[in-house]
Amino acid sequence: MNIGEAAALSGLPTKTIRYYEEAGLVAPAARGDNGYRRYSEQDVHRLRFLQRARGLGFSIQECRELLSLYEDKSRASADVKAIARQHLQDIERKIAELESLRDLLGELVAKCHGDDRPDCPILQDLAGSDG
Amino acid sequence: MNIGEAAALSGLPTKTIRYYEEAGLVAPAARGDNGYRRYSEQDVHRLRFLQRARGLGFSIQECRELLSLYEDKSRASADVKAIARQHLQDIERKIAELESLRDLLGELVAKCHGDDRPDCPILQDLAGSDG
DNA sequence: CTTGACCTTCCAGTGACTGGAACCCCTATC
DNA sequence: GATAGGGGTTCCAGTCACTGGAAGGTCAAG
Repeated sequence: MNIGEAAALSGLPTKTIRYYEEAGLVAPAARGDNGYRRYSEQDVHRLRFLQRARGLGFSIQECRELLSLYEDKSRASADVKAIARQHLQDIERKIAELESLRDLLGELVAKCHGDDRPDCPILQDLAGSDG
Repeated sequence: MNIGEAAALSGLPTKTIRYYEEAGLVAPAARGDNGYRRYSEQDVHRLRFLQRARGLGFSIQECRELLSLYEDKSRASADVKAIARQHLQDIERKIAELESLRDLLGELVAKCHGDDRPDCPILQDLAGSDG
């Protein structure tokens, strides 16, 4: 099949598929006589794998590792788990950061009366409590 | 003062200050005879404002708006509040996304026994529950 | 006079695409 | 045979907010 069909089946835009090839995330696709990329079911399977892994927020580098573990039939599940757990930690750290941001900003928003007068605790805070 | 001192006082790297100038976020700094940028307390004040706003996760565009409101002494606090509230919503949406990711990934990690055997629920899920 | 810290500009790279231009291929229709 | 359309191809530029580095000018101290 051509790239368009592979895109439809994998849920990835054609641009992204070419980018993944360019980035060495998937092997260069076979080419037909017309120079078009040709994809097998196997290829689509790999692309869908990537689509899901990216959807779970794994970076390209992590995807590379996961994919290589995926293709390695003698892998140890511990290796996969290590990557996933690391990623999980990253997510949790990010959540914590955002939550503290949310709390800070939430307080400021609550304190701001939000009318047509110019005095505003949000700006005051940003200015360092003197503007 | 020169850019290095402004950087130290504002908490922004010199590179970033130049970038902000280039991006039109702050007006081009005055120059001394030697071509060096010269900064006033006022300038540093603005840079610190940006440093804090960025620290709160406001985008450059949002910072631009906040800064212009900050400099506008007849602003309405409602305008500031609107930006902050929008940003707060973005943060909350992001948190929700990350939390659902965390839950999904957390389940997978919990299900993976993580030893030296190759069978792994994480990879199975990524492959679409058949690999 | 040299060292070293500081400043300048410009260019390239980051991550993960995305959009667009310019062009080729294939089929169908007039 | 011309044309229209919907594929596909490559390459280049842009996104966001910086960051690193090269090549060079400036300044104060020893």
